[in-house]
Amino acid sequence: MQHTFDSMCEKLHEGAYKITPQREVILRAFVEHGRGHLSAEDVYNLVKSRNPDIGLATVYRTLELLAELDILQKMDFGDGRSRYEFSDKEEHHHHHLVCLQCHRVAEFDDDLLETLEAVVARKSKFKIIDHDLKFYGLCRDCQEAGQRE
Amino acid sequence: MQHTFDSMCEKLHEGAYKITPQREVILRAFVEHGRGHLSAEDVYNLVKSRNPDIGLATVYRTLELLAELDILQKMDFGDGRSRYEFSDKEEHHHHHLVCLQCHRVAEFDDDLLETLEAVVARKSKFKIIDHDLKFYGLCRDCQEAGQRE
DNA sequence: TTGATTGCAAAATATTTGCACGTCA
DNA sequence: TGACGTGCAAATATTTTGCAATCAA
Repeated sequence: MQHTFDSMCEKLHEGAYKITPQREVILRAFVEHGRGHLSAEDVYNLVKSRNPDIGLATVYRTLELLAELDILQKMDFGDGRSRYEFSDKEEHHHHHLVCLQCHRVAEFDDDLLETLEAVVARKSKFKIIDHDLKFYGLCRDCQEAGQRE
Repeated sequence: MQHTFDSMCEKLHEGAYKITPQREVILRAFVEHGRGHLSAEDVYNLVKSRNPDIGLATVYRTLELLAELDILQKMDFGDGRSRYEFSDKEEHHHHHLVCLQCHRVAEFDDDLLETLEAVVARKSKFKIIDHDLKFYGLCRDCQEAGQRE
């Protein structure tokens, strides 16, 4: 399922939530930044150009709402702030490659983890609902930069 | 490599760090709580009985130091506070099963991820240094509690 | 002795909340 | 119109930092 602006507005309607200019402009920020892993502050700065009076609290509240509606997914890269990207619930999962040097986040698609999840579920008696896999290391640019020194 | 109290003190010595009563008592808290995933506050509370005058800032500074020395590993379960456990650097990795209901954290040992890591490294050109895998779901107790309702 | 370490209080950071006002449906 | 949503400021929560006093080596 793709996240179009219209489909997201529909989800808001279904939940009996109002469509306000603030919510619109935040949704647009994600549409336009496709695969960005945006923090609340990032979103706030992006939307201020279109809506200078928006409050940071509104951004937080909207992000929380969108995460509840499964439009966005809240994630944590260990840098002390939450980040959001379009939720992948119905598609297959992708994972994150976090560069320890430049802190950029790349993505990686994978299916192998499904197998592992089944093994873990069987051995642990856990009912697994979601998983989160992150690789930390050096991206290609930072590896090359390191070699040049 | 096991984390004994003495081996940890040695690591402090090697780094020219002093062995203070505060550091000792924090190390002991981890030795005695083996596989606990302790937050700074947890450690602070554990340690206050033996050393009532210890400051929370000292706990934070000590945890940071021990993580730098690879005695502890800092981790994040998405509940807004960092947690620490003995570092596993030289052994094989274990992963975490986080219960979404009771928030308890169980562990799971695995080797399958080594394969996946190699695949990711090859495809992404990332030099992978570490990984972090968490499963979220319902532990056995919470599943049973859910069925009873 | 002396530089590292500590406790305290204040600051910094990220996020949440109370409330009066504004607005979407 | 009226409940929902917003902006602001204040409150929380976690972690960090400045500094004078203290302590381990």
